[in-house]
Amino acid sequence: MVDKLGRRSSSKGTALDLIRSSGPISRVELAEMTGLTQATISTVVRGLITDGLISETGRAESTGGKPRMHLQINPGSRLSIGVHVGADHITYVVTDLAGTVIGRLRAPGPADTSPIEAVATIATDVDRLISGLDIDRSRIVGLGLVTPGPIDKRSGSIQNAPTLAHWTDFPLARAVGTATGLPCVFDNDATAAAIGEYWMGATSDHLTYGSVYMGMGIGVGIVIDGSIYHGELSNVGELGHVSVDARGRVCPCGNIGCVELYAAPPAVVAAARRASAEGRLDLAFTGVVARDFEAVATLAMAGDATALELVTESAEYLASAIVSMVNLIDLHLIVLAGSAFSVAGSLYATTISRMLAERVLARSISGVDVRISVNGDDAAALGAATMVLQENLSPRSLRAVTLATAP
Amino acid sequence: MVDKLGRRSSSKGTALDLIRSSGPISRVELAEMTGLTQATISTVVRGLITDGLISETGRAESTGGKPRMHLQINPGSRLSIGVHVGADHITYVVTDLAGTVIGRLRAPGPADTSPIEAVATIATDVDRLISGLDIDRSRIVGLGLVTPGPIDKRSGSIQNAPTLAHWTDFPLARAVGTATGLPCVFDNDATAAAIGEYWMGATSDHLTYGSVYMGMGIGVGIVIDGSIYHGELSNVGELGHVSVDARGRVCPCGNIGCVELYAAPPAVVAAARRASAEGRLDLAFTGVVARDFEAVATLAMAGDATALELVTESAEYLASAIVSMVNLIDLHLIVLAGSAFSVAGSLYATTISRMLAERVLARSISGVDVRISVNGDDAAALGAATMVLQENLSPRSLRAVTLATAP
DNA sequence: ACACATAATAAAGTGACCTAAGAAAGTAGG
DNA sequence: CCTACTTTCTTAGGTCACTTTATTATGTGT
Repeated sequence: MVDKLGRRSSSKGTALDLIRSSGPISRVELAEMTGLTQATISTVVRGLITDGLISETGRAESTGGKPRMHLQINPGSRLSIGVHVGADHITYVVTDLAGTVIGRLRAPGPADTSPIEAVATIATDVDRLISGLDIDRSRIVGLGLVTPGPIDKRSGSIQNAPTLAHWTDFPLARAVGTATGLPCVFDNDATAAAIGEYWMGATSDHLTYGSVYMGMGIGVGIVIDGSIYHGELSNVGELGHVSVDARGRVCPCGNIGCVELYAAPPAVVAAARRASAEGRLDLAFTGVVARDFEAVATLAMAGDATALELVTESAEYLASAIVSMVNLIDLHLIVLAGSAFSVAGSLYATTISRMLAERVLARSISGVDVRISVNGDDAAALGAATMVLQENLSPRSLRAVTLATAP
Repeated sequence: MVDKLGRRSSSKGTALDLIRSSGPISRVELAEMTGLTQATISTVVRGLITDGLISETGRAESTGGKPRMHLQINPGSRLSIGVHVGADHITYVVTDLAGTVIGRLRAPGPADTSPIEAVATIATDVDRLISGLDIDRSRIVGLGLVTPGPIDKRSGSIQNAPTLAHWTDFPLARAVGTATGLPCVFDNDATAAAIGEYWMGATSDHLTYGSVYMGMGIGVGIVIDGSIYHGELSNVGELGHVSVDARGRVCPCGNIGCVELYAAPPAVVAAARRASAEGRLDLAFTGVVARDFEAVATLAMAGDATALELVTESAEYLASAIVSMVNLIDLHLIVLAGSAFSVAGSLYATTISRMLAERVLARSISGVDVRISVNGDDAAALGAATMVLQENLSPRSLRAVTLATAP
């Protein structure tokens, strides 16, 4: 199963992955795509059928011989719960194997509550969600928990996240796991969103991509050769703390000119306030950054010149950081996810796409695609849920697909 | 040997890697370090001995039972040639399995010669080097060829490198392979330098690190989990084109504020010329950037205030880009390689180290080590040579580098 | 000399793959 | 309908890199 050099048997997961993402598919096609022989696929598929994960659902047209049997996923056979603890909301989703949202719940964010209280709330919310859906608990594979900011995966705790500073070092993953009685997978929101995109099949044309996640801060989940990249100590993806001005503003993180200070919602809202004070923008501020940012974005989408300017400036700074990232690690697909893109995502996508086309070093070899997340506002929660499925059903698949293209 | 999921039998390579890097070592220790059983190690080691790659070289002290046999590499059993086509020199090295330089040759750079002429020159130079050393050609595993700038690994060609613009699209790797009659591995200098560090054992405490290479431009070789990261299309590591000022100088690459424009030798020399014009620096410029940069660096090391200021500014800009990179991909070791660090490397290392300690987001969890390459000025050429050894003898330990083989 | 410890090899088993050959299920021509 | 052919899927046996469990070699301490 797992050899000592860390490789892991994966053909079952790989096959499941392909069946899920490539709809009804035959054994022959699976063999072609994985590079495995039909004989091997045959036994792998039999295993998946006995596990109840897939079934045969009909036959294809004959091409002169025995027709192929179509294989399809049994979406309801396994379920997963995703929990995104964001700055202003906690979002819960229940998804099936196909990534379809079976249930959803959005509760107020934890704000200043202690992590212990928050864990209790999460547990009761999850319980309510499950019982409200009348689901057999045994079908639930596990719970994915994602939070913004730097985390320590080993201890399952948050580390100095600006919005949840007082949760630092609290063993969140373990606590949620015991409180809910479900196996708990823990990661940061940007990484989860990246996995979510993959699971939904939105990135099937790229094995390497970045999923930029902008909530209050800015992060990026990096998928390399079909594997989530976690870095040496899981502190990967702090795109918000890439500097766009070595002589610029001082960031609380210690660095100078962090793009977060120029492009993230708090920066945009601050700039909007200044514009408002100068009489260039007509907006009633609520004091809640997320809502005010949404208002600015809405105005920009409606064509307000000043709001448009503010959003474009944010997008351009963000794009500058993304260009640096692309030059550094050679990505050709950027997915935009997170609440900050829910209103003016298209504006961001256009600006970022344009700047990538003009500025990326390798643009002559291949351009960079920019897409908005297929998972909308729930990208992180949905990613959390799919993360669990990934972990349990396709442990290695976010890599094995490589083979298809191998010579 | 190679299963269809792209995994490759590697225990032999892994074992060789450990024997090479961890000096005389016993089978028992190998078993502990690899996680394989003693039985497996026993057979793997037998294979390496029959291949002539290693031998038993004595026994350890007994700890109450049968003493362990020491295993050691046979350095001379295999040789490799590394060729670095730089801006001002072509550097050739011949190394053995231990990474010891057996032969070395430095020839003038290709300047404006056509790639066809250059290939001919390289072939005769290699021939001269080999015959001068009286080496059995059959022991030569292959030739590693590295160049600055963006390359296309698939075609084995350079792509728009500033110093070798007219070589774009010429199938260099194939040409050198046929001209020399040696299997040819092709990559960029920064990546090669990173592999060189690994092979020399200088990074044995980190599985993930970056090797910053500064010649005329700035690149970085990224090793992730012990594997060289090549990116989706092998355009990874363009650290020089990370922006440090989104509103800054316009780079020929299309991007704005590229760190290369602030920190690389041409920028330092330009700044030195301005300082000289203002009478703040006493230096006779030769017009050759590499030599003038060396002069400035020498003055800085000697304590000249203005030169020190220039070098420090370069280091600070470079550090800013490195901080961004570290925040993005979570590295905890940075190696500095390339000719630009040969004089004032320690100055750069100090400045970069300081800024990383102050500015990296995850600094509370673990700091970032900064080291100067153990391979000095020949880091790229030496890396090229070790790349070949890596490819042929330890395919998996730094995951495979695609090959451009001669017929 | 003895018991005991440790190292290295041998032997047999396992899992994931392979190749090769057959069984099953269709089409096309007589 | 029968036969020939094609294509899909399964079965059977083999290989490879491991494993676990013994066995043999080579020491130390009493």
